[in-house]
Amino acid sequence: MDNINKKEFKNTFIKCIEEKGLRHTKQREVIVDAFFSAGRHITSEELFNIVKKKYPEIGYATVQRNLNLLCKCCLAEEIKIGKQKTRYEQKYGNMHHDHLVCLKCGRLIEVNDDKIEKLQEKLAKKNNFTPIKHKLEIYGICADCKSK
Amino acid sequence: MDNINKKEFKNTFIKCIEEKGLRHTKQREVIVDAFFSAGRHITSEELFNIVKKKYPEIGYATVQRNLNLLCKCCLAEEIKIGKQKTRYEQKYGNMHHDHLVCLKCGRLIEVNDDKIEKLQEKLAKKNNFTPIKHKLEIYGICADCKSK
DNA sequence: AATGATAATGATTTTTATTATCATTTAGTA
DNA sequence: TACTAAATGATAATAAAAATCATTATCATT
Ligand SMILES: [Mn+2]
Ligand SMILES: [Mn+2]
Ligand SMILES: [Zn+2]
Ligand SMILES: [Zn+2]
Repeated sequence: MDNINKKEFKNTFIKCIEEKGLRHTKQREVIVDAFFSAGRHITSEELFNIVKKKYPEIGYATVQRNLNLLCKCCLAEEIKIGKQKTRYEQKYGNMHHDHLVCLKCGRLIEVNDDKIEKLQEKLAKKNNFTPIKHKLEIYGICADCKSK
Repeated sequence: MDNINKKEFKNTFIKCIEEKGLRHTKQREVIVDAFFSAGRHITSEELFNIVKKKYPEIGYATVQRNLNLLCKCCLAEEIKIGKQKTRYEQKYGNMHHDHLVCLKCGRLIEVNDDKIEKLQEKLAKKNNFTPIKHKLEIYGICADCKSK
């Protein structure tokens, strides 16, 4: 079932690059594969190191560029926490969610709250503001770090 | 009445640097003054340009350093939106608030919603997470940009 | 299969924001 | 006044991400 999702993810990517008149390459294949399989919230550097194992000739720039492309295709999303390197989260088939950010261990905990989402809509409307997306991050100490 | 606030702001700063065993300088005086008087959400560069008028010999590094110091004193707070330069918001006497961020003109609209704040606390607690601070940004199109 | 237009790659450089360095000056005190 | 250490200002270093560019690869067309 994970493979079905992966196939869908890759198909969506292929459709997207075709729509843009871009080309299919071995590098893209390997990068998108690795990005889907890797955990959430990966940096370009981490992905580069993974991809290098399958494709040692790959350049960092290619990984970075294709992560940007995945973002344009709405299959990835940038996450910027403080001064850390940008992380990329895979989006396809994943519900929107917000993050609890542990200030001790850096962990990102994914959360969701419908009521908050609704109230945000309301808040925007009250200001005659058309919301497109949002970012909610709660910084603090996670359960694990507290019990240590 | 604005001057009273300014006096309070500056006194808080003076108290803070004395507690830290730091020194009072003409540069600090001018920078803190300008920072308080300037609008919200200023960049270090913008502040530098303002301060230069009163004190042409000032160095950029000094402005940057003192903004960082103001943050340590909890009199300023960094705001990072996308890839923009860090902006600094004055905090003393200002309620916590969140931001609506216009994707067209870049404007930051300050908003507040008690219900959302409460629900965030609840959400954190549900995850056994101790919240310390949070960031909520809603990106979209502001009223002005819509009417143009 | 060969061609040609152009997108993609990989190595490298550039950009840009922020922090660090360091010689010199200055503040605070004894 | 003199001493100690913080602060300053000019500059360099750092680091992440984007841009550049010569070369290679893709793909529609022949
Ligand atoms: Mn996530
Ligand atoms: Mn604000
Ligand atoms: Zn933690
Ligand atoms: Zn606007």
